[in-house]
Amino acid sequence: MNKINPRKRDERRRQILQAAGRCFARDGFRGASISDICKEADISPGHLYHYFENKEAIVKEIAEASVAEADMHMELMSSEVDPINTLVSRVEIARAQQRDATHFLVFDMLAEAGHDPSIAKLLRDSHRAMRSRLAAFLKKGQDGGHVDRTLDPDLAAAVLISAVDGAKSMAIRDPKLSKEGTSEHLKMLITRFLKPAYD
Amino acid sequence: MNKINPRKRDERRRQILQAAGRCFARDGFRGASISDICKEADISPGHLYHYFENKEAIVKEIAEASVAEADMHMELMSSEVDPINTLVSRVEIARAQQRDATHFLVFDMLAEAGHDPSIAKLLRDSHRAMRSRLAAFLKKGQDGGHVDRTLDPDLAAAVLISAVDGAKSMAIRDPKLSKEGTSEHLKMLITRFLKPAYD
Amino acid sequence: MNKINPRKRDERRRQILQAAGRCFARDGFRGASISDICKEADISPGHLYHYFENKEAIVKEIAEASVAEADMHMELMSSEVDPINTLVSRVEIARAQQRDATHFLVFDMLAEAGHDPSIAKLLRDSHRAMRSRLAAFLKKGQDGGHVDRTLDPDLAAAVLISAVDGAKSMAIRDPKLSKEGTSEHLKMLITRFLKPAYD
Amino acid sequence: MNKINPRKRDERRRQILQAAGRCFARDGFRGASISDICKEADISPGHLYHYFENKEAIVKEIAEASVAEADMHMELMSSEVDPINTLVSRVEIARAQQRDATHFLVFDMLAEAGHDPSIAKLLRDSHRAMRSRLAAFLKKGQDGGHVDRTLDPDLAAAVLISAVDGAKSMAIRDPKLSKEGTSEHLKMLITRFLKPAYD
DNA sequence: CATGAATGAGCTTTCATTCAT
DNA sequence: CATGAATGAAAGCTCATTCAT
Repeated sequence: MNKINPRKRDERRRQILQAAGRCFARDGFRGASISDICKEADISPGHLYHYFENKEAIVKEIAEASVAEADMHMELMSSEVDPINTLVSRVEIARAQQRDATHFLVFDMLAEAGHDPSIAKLLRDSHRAMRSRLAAFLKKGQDGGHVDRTLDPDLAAAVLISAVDGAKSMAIRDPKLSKEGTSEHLKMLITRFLKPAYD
Repeated sequence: MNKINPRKRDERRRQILQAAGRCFARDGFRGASISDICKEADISPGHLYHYFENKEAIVKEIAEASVAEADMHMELMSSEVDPINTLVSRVEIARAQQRDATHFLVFDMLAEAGHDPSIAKLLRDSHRAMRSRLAAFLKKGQDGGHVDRTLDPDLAAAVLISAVDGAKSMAIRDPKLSKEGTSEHLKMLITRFLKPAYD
Repeated sequence: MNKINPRKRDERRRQILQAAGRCFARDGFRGASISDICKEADISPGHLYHYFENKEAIVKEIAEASVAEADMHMELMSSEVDPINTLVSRVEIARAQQRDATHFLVFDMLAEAGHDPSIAKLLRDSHRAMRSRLAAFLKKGQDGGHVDRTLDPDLAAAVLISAVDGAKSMAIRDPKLSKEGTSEHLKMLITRFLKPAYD
Repeated sequence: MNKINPRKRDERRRQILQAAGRCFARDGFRGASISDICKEADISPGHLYHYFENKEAIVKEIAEASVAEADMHMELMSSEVDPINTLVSRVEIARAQQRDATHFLVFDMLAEAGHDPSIAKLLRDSHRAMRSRLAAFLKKGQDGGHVDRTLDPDLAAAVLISAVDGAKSMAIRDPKLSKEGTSEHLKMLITRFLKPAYD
């Protein structure tokens, strides 16, 4: 009696977020309506608002989950030794995954950040976190002699993250592009950028 | 009777497109309403529909203009000799411009391409055009000994274009990033990627 | 089986009604939601519907309680001798109380009566009851020589009740009005209205 | 060409306001929906929002018109000489009009003022204006010897306005009450309140 | 060529109410 | 007795688009 079951509640929230994720991936943050999400999550609009204050809150949680996942990938790297090979294999993994369209939400987020300060702040904060992790990792690589010492770790990190952003655009700009070929050249891009001048 | 002046008509169209461009840059393709565009262009909605069939047509023309501009930049390069320096200086110019927010429309377009096949096609076609131009340019560089011969021109072009896409994300992800620093590292990224192994 | 305790039931009902009264006083009959009342009464919506059939039933009970209270005040007077002083002191007491905003529910009720026949009937019935009590009281005063004999007791009662209604509007129309000053003039209004012509 | 016709626009606004007035009188400010108003005014919701920013704006204009009308009545009196007879005949006129239900909107407004500061302010400002006009008129009466000099003009004005508010409640509280009888007693109430002590 | 009146579908959100536990 | 999950109709409002002038 009087026992609130937060398990079920959290489970339902997750279901709704996943449904919303699919809708957003399909139609974008603006293009997906609450009504769409309700259908996808098999829930009534009235009930959806028991779980989320408004649409913005749903967008925010999806966006947060998306950047959290990216940050997690970065964190996993920290324990590795060789930055170049680690980074390169990471890129390979990421590109192989590309399973769900959620992957492309990043462009919705970058676009949205241009108009919505709260998304802009989210991206900014997450970028700084990821960048400092990656910069520390590169620094370690410089100390170990694997990474070119003339690079500024913070700026190199920023450029590397931007290259990963850009990599995602390739599959949109031309879906027919060979995934193996682009991955291989992407790895070269990273390797040549980071490796010490006279190896 | 009323001889229509096609000059004036085109002029008015251009004004509307520019106004729409400002609105889209500010609020996104979805966020900007026809009403907003009418106010910005100082025109009535009824009249606007004399010039454009619907909102989608405006979006499409803006997107076309945007990719046409990018393609034009690429074309300008073809006459140059040294691909690396040319590319690098191009990047520098582009980043220095970043004048209007129109610059960031690329993310709106990439996001939209994920949901709207007609935008997707536009990006695909333009990407192939730009890529083949750039590939030809790189090939010329390889023949001249300025560019690494182990690179596949087409794939290297795709990766370079993606890096340029990504570069635009930096200013969004962290507006405080030093523009000089990032440009410098971006140039290194490109230079090291392209230059022959034993220089 | 489960012997229901009607004491507790009534107690809970009373609590809910009090909570509803506070909500209605704050936000009006329409402005206060069932959800608001549930929060104020610390009860779940499902449970609330065990005690009351629907929102209208709650409104009705609150309204009934409100008119019952007014009627009770009137009843108390009947035992007094001098109508004028009794009425005047009653007004003074009432205006001094004005404690809770429940006081102003009368305007919500009058407004609602204009749209909802069941509230209209409630007010009508209560008005007639109060009026006949007050008329009888005035009649007694006329017989005792304290009240002007040319007044029709029923109509005079109606006018007096209306003046009391109106008195409540003063605090809304201008909260800065001196309560003492207005009370004093209100008392003059009543006294002069009722007292015999040549005193 | 390019000639905006503000006549028609104002005419349409007026039509909408009248329709809204009927809806509000029938169902109250909260009870009447935009959709109701649209049906009553034979207009689409989209178009209605060309004329009014939102529902609140419509409510506000209706309320303003209502208090403006009351104030106008007060203004008309100023030119008269004998306050008592003037007031009394005014009351008679007002009660005879009672034609449209708009008359009872005053209770919706008083109720709403309890929850909505903007309506509260409107009533406060209008009350002060009317009160000062009426007070000046009473003062003139005192100077002319027609009005009791022991009354404070401002407070007496407040009490008189409140009595008029209250008078409106009679028709709601009991529609069967004789209009002539109540008017007659109302006039006595006012007359006896105002007339000098030993006339 | 140009206006702005007019539409109606659809959006996000609220809310009285019911149901399963 | 008690909860809170769940519903669905309806609210206020927006917006791309069409129409009469």
